Amino acid sequence: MTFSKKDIFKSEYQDIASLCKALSHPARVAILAHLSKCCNCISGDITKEIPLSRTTVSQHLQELKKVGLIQGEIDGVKVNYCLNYELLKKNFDLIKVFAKSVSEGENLIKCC
Amino acid sequence: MTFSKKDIFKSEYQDIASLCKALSHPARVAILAHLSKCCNCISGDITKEIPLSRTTVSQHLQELKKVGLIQGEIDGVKVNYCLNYELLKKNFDLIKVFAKSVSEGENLIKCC
DNA sequence: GAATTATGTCGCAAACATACGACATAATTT
DNA sequence: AAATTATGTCGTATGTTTGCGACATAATTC
Repeated sequence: MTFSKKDIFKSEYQDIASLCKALSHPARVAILAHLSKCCNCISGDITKEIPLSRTTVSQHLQELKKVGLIQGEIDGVKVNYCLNYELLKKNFDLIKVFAKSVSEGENLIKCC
Repeated sequence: MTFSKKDIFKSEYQDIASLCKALSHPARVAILAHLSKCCNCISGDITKEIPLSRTTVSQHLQELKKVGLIQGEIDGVKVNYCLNYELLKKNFDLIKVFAKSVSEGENLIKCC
């Protein structure tokens, strides 16, 4: 039972799943929304915005950073976080295409 | 430490997070993709398509059913699963709007 | 009505996520 | 150089997800 069978699926599906996992917690959605209003937010400001402990917010930030949706630039003691627009666009496009093909029943010719 | 602080966030963010959680496993993405090609798939056919045990596939199906993205219609011993197009569209639109506002920096006026 | 078929639920184990306090580090101010 | 400030990492507790075999149920076929 060598766990986590996620890698046996198409890489396209893995990519969609990865992005969605990053967005699967409201705190992370809130962080992205906040960064879309206020670029170059320092970590401390984000923490004030999100009603969770500093530690937990920091963890969520690392999670978003890990998948590349945000970037952190060190500025003295502070860290400026900002959105990675390129990656965000690329990923959201991936979902958009998937969403379109699934929700509009484009492929139904095959069996119905 | 009364766990899971998800409910303290805006319901909009919770909705996005819920949908994304449903899509956060490649098996579930694969199931939706399959159902978009083949409506009225019986459970057994889906199981054949997904390289996981019948039990696990069944669980993923229940997960998708729980958030309403798919529906199961009993037909004798068999169960026909199909996409819930209305809900899919509604949910994907939610993400599309969020994605647009985040990835296009529409709101940046506030601080930059 | 016994055997078969299709499906779902239960119970378990391993893994992963969430949440936070305590500690570590490194820049800045005093 | 001591105190303060900003941030990240570690350890830990608890909760959730993933994966599966075993069992339960209910329709169909023999």
